[in-house]
Amino acid sequence: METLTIGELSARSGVAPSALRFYEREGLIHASRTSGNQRRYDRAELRRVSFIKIAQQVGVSLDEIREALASLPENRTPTKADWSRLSARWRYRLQERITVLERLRDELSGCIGCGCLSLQRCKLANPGDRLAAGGTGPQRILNPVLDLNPVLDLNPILD
Amino acid sequence: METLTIGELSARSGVAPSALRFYEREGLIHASRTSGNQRRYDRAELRRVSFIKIAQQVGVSLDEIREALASLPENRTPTKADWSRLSARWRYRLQERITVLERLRDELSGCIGCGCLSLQRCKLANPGDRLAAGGTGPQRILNPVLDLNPVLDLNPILD
DNA sequence: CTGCTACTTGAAGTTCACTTCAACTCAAGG
DNA sequence: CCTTGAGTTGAAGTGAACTTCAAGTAGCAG
Repeated sequence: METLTIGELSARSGVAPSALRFYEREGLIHASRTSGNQRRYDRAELRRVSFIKIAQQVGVSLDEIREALASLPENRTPTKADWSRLSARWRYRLQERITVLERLRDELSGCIGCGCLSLQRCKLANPGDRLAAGGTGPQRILNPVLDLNPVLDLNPILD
Repeated sequence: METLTIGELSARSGVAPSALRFYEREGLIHASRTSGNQRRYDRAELRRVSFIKIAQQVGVSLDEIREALASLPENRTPTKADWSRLSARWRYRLQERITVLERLRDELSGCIGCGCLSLQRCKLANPGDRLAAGGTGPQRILNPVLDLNPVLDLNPILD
């Protein structure tokens, strides 16, 4: 069992065969073919699929994942060092995402007592109405993460 | 300015008018109408929109958000206590999500050194091949969060 | 060789969360 | 009153990430 069929790769990775074919069309993974045109996956592909799944957990689009995978060497099977490099980058992204959610959690916690959902206002006992005061524009406390999440404006004028 | 036009609500919430109309069709927010059939939003709707945005940041589907909002009283404007209750629930969900991501981060960190992406194996120096040994089935270290994320199997057989 | 399961393809369908469009009406300042 | 920007509708379109389908072929156990 040097190589895996699509069914085997699917079973091991937990990714549906249809999704694996889709990933191949999208250039995320690769397969060789038997004389009868069936796909055979090198065991190294399993690692690529793992990587894709981890990235998706973090909330990264397939486009971005493809880009990341493109930084792997094409002429040879990626080494552990190669994966190590990518993983490290991933960890950083993951930490960013966690930090944003923690901030949101903490702000929300501070607001639970009053239920206002106007986080800035509640937390800072913000005097006056900054938006109505014009000038600085909407206060956005969260920055986009991984270009995925729409910026969240947590300072609407309430009450 | 007792009520807001759709443009005003859009500006204050950062949500496009088309999205606000969509949310109304979907039963997430409500609006009254002028004699000329234009929407007028009660200021309380701003809080609903804030809630929707926060929930989306956490990664919750509109279906689930609608369900959460449905637990608000329909016959009266929600009080701060009502929002406080929902926020608390949200904070819990958020914490769950954070915990999952932290676990993923930590496992990934432990794996960066070797680049194997086979987290279970790497971390536990798992003797033998549990999947090939049959029996226990794939090891899934992450549970689904909010029914959103496909379960991530981080124990494919690598090497 | 038979039979069976797994595999192949391209095209079309699905879900989510919206956006865009066309054709029209409203509201408010000058 | 007139103009102009903001608002109205239903229907159709978008993009991401797949899944489903139909009709056919491969691979392998017996």
